[in-house]
Amino acid sequence: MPELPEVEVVRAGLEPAVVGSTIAGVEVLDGRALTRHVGSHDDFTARLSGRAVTAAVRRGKFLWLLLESAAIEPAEALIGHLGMSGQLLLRAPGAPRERHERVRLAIDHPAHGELAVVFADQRTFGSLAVDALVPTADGAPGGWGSDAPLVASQAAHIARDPLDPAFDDAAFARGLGRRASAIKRVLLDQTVVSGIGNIYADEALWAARIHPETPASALSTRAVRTLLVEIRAVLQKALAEGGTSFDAQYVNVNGQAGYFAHSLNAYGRHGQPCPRCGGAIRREAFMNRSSHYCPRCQRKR
DNA sequence: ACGTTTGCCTGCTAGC
DNA sequence: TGCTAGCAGGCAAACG
Repeated sequence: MPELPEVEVVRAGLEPAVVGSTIAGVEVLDGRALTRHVGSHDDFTARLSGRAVTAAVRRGKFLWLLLESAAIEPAEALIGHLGMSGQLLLRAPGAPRERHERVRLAIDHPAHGELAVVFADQRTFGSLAVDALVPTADGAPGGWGSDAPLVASQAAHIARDPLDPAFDDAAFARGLGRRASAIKRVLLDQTVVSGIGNIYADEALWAARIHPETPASALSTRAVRTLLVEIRAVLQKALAEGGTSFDAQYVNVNGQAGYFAHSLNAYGRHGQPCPRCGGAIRREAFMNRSSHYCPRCQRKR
C-alpha cells in the first residue's frame, strides 16, 4: 500500500535513471492504466514519444516526470498514482513481461543507455496520464525533486505533505480546528495533508496517543503539535527503512521490499500487545477499512 | 462468497 | 438564491 515513504523510495529510485533520458517508445498493454489520461491511448503515446525527462517530482502519493517543453505551452508532465498496488520498475530493454504489466516505456539515457520503465498494477487503481503543469498557489516548488514552482494539474488540489519544506504547520492546525470529523478521517483527506494512508495514520495516532475517532477540532494545540511531530517521525523512519511491505504489492524500482513492517507498533497488530503498555491492540472497522489502536493508551476524548 | 485495500466522486446540509 | 466548505457513504477491481 504505497504511501508517502513508499512513493518517495520509488521516486528516488527512478530519478537517476530517467532524468536526462528520452522516451523512445510507449506500449499500452491495458487501457485501464490510463483512466486519468484525458485523450485516447494514441494521444498518450504520441505526447510522450521523443520527449526528454528533466525531473522526477513527488507530492504526497503523486509522482510526476517533468517533460522538456521547447515548444509546448503549458509545459507537461507524465503523472502517476500507484493506487493500492501499482509498481514502477526499471528493467533491461526487452525484459520479460511483469505480472500485471500495464504500460511500458522504453527510455534512452545518454550515459546509461537503454532501459525499460514498467508500470505494473494488480488491482488497477493506479494510473498514468500526460498532464499540464500549473503554477503552485504559494510560489514554492511543486514537490520533492524539482525547484520549479509547477505542479501537475491533477495534483494541484492535493495539499503539501508533512516532509515538504513549504508545508504550512499553522494552516494544518487551522484545518483540523475547522473539522468535526474523526482525526483519522482528516489525516486521510489528501486536501488537508497529503502522503498519509491507513498504515501511517494508525502509526502516528498510536505514537501521539490519540484515539482515531477523536474529533479533529477537539484536539488541543499541544496535541496537534505532538501529532505533527509523530507524523513526520514515522514517515521519516519508514523512508529510511525503504517503506512498508507486507507482500509483493509494494516494492522499489528494483523489485525489492522495504523493511518498515518490522517497526510497526499498531497497524496489523490486532490482538498483540501494545509495545508501550502491554494492552491488546484493537482493530475496528472504520471508513471501509480498519483502524488499529491501543484502547488503553489512546483514550477516546 | 466475502472481506480487504485506495483515492475520489456524489449528493447532501449548513452558513454566509 | 447561489456559492462554498464540510461531511459521510459508496464506488471501482482483483485476489485469496
